[in-house]
Amino acid sequence: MQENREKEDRMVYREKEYKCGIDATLAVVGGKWKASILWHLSQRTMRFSDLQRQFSGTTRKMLTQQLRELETDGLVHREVYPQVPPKVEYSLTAKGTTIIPILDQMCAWAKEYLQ
Amino acid sequence: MQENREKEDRMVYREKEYKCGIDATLAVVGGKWKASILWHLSQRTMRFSDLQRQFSGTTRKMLTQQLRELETDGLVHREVYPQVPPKVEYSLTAKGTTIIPILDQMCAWAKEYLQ
DNA sequence: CTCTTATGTTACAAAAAAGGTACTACGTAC
DNA sequence: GTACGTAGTACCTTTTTTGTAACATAAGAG
Repeated sequence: MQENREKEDRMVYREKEYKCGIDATLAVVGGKWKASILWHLSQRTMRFSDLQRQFSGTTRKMLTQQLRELETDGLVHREVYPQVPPKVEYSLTAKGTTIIPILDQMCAWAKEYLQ
Repeated sequence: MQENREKEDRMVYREKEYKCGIDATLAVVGGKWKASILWHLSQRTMRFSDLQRQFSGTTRKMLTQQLRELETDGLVHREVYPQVPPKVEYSLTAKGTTIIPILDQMCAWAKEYLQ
């Protein structure tokens, strides 16, 4: 634990500089729907319409946008099936699965400490 | 791990509803400077001017704002010394220290997976 | 032809977050 | 009585994020 904090340990990711990796991680999962999307995809591959159903409070546009960013960051895989009407499936990449334990911890922390 | 995900497990915190605790946690530490502030305070108590020095890229106003929110959420303690010129010290509360391991993990994750 | 369906995109509007600058308070030292 | 120093607050602007509504596509069914 202590070894993470010896120095400032700033980092750069996608052209932006972050003070310590925490901010970089938050940049990746901090979008309004990203954490939930990752969490749902950790349970099963879903197609776009499945996600729309899960996130009935949002719009196609937001979902697409968040998914594209997650894809860009390499956490989510997007598989397009060449059919009409379209079929697109989203799933976690190996890298995407590595962040799930952290999300689980955040979930547990909220349950224990936020009321 | 699996037990966190049996149901939707939405939660309410400070009048807002979150899909699963992850979003609630992000609401608490997701501000632009909050994670860094917590991380610095986990190392030592600091007075306002110390924080200003650490976060030279921001303004008094932003710092105050973020600190107040952290205080409201019970993660940070604000101790005012009745002297002139003023002296105010910030430190983590017990609750505040409980989130540090998660921040450390985020830091480690970024180092390992983001480049 | 026209309608349906799934997965988008685009242009625009609204809301939220962050930033900038100036002003305050008040004991102390000069 | 004027300037100093810390820790703010008030007001306003800019930037970023989120939301809304309309349009796009193209195979297959009728």
